[in-house]
This record gives sequence, C-alpha cells and structure tokens, in this order.
Amino acid sequence: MTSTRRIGTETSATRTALLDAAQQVLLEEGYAAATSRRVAARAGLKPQLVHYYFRTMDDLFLALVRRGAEQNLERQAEALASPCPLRALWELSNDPAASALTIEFAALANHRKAIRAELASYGEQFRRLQTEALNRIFERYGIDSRAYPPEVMIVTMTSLSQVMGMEQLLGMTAGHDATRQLVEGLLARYEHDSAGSALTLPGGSPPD
Amino acid sequence: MTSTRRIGTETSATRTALLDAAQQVLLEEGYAAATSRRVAARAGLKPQLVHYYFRTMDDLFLALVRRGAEQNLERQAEALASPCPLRALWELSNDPAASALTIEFAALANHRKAIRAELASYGEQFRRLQTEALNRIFERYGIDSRAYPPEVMIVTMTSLSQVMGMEQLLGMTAGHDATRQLVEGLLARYEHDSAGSALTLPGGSPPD
DNA sequence: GTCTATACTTCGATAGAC
DNA sequence: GTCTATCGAAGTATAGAC
Repeated sequence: MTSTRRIGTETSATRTALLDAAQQVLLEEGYAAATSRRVAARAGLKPQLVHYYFRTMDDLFLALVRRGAEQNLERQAEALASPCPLRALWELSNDPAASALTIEFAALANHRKAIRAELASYGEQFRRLQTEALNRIFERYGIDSRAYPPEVMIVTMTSLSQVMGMEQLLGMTAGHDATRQLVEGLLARYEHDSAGSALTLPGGSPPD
Repeated sequence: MTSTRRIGTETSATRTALLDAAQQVLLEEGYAAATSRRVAARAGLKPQLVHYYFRTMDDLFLALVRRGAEQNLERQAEALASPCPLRALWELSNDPAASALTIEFAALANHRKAIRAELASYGEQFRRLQTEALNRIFERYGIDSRAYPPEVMIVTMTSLSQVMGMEQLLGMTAGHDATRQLVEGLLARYEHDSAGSALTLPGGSPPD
C-alpha cells in the first residue's frame, strides 16, 4: 500500500516561504541549482522541510508552476480588460523576470513529464483566453481577421517578447530597438498612447 | 601556483565521443542530467575521463557550444548563399533539435558566466552575418529597408521559430499553422518555391 | 501539525598508475 | 599520452521525535 507519511498544510507560512525561496533560486541561479538544500537555505530553513511540504522536488516545481500561472492568469485578465488591451498585453509579456522563469520552466519541462503536462495545459489556457479576447478586439478595431488572424498576432507578440527577453539576459540586444519601435508603431495605430506607456515616454526611454 | 595536472588532446577520438554523448544527454534529458557520470556512461567510458579531457564540466559545455556554433555558422553561410536565402534561413531556424539545444544552453547560460559570454558572442556573430546578408537581399528584392529594417525581419523569424519549436516540444501547437502559413506566404512573395522546400514538399526530405 | 536525525546515492574533481 | 582508484561534498528522501 501507499506509505502513511504525512505532509504539511497548504496554508502554512513555511510552505509559502519555501515557494518564494524556490522561485528566487530558480531566477537567480537556474533550476539545476534549485536543490532542496539551497532552497531551504535561502528561506533560512532545514532542507528536510522541503520534503515535508512537497514530498519530492517535482512536487515543489509543480506547485511553483501552478502558483505562477494562476497569478499570471489574473494579470492577463486585467490587461485584456483594460482600455488598451493590445498594449497592455505587450507590456505584460515584456516582463524580463517572466521571460527568465519561462526559460527555466521550459528547460525543466523538457525532461520532466509531469511538469511538461502542467506547463502545456496552462499554456493552452493562456492562448485560448488571448485568442478569444483578440477576436473581439480585432472586430472592434476593424482589423481583417482573415488576412491577419488573431492567433498569429498572439504567437508573434509572445515570441518576440519571449526571445528578446531571453537575449537580453544573455547580453544580446542587436535588432531589439528597431523591432520594439515597429511593434509600438503598430500598436499606436490602433491604440493611442494616452494611457501612460512606460516604453514610449517622450524624451526617449531611459536605458536600463 | 597553478596545478601541474595534464589534459587530453583536442584531436582524441575519446574526446569527440564525450562531446557527442554530452550533446545527446543534453537533448534527451536536459542539462541538469548532463553530469560527468551520465555523459561518460552514454559514451561507454569511465566518468573520470570527462575530467581528463575537459577538466571541469563548464569546460565541456563550452567546448560543446563552440562546436555547435561553428557547425551552425557553416550551415547558415550556405543558407544565406543559396538561391532562396530567406526561405533557407527560415527552414534552417525551424530545426526542432536546434531549438531544444538552444533552450538548454540558454538556461545553462543563465547562471554560468563563461557560457553566457560565449553564447552571447556567437549570437551577435550570427545576427551580424544575417543582417549583412539581408541588407543585400532586401536591396535585390526591392524591399524598403526603412519601413521594414532587415534586423526586424531577422529578430522576428528567429523569435517565431525558436518559440514555436519550444512550444512544440511541450505539446502546444495553437496558432502555429496559421503563423507558418503567413510566413510562408510572405516568403513566397519574394522567393518562388521552385527550389525544394523541406517543409512543404510531399514525401519530405530525409532526416539527418 | 511541525520539524529533525539519519540513510543512502550521486556529484565533481584530483592524485597517481600504466 | 591515456586512464583508474579514491575522496569529500552535495543530492533526494524517509522514519521517527516533538
């Protein structure tokens, strides 16, 4: 039969601290460094607590994927409901920390079946919600959905922000400014930037 | 002082076997599984040989990055010199194995300074060669480089193939077909597909 | 419900034998 | 020039104490 081993509560503050620590380690040092010892050390706790609250490391990563995805689903819903949904979506997807996390999760998913399934499931959910919203938005803006389907815009925006974010982490920036300018131009055609845009402030945007 | 420890020859067949094994493990199980023991086991050799030929695991990964990049630089040069350079570049970047390797290396580079530097250096080199070639091609095809700069096309094609390749590995395909169709349509506007296209040919081209 | 003592496995790396 | 014997550190996970 299955073991009688017990497991910590989902509402425990210690559990949350471990998740936070795991996310930090993942972002700063990569998933190969996200070991039970280092995660616990980051949280100022004993390594065995990781296994008490998550049993296996896979379970910890799964919990992290779920928590992050749920947070992002909320943020995306807000973006899509905002007065400038295209721009809001673009800025949301240009969060560098999110890019870094996605890379780690993608690499992790490449050889961990459970994580791959969870990530794919959330990914499809994101894309479905985006596509539904864009269908309505394209209609509102009068964009021809047959010549330029909403899914294509979604895939393109997602790809551009993801890869440029990744390249930026490596220190590569060739072609980024020109690409951003072109995207901004397209967005401005449909959504005038009266709602404060951090990316196109007059006077030129400050470098990072 | 520096240690007197010796190191294997660059031309050794054993060394090449270890590089091949490392690449396989990286592709199939991810970089966290690419340990000296597993790489050696895949090659049918003793783990200590990894450290004899590469001293540290970082050195092994660096050698792998260099070997892969040099191979790809050659393939890209051929593509750019072909009669349909845009299509050749698109098909080259749509190699799924290359996408998988890039993800692993990117994740690896996120927390290993030496690898990040090497990857960024090669990345800039790729992009520079691509941009130079596209400048000539745009001129030949009569594309307005100011409205649509070559770097933007490079970044866009690279991003699309990279992210769609990654998503495909996860099992996500929403929006891919429509996006590919649109890209193919754009390419066909400039380059008629008389030269065999591996992606659209019935019967397909043989895998490597 | 929460945490610790402990077992056992695998890791990177070196010194030294052939 | 090539490979092996071996070490100390770090990894996951469980059984049992508070």
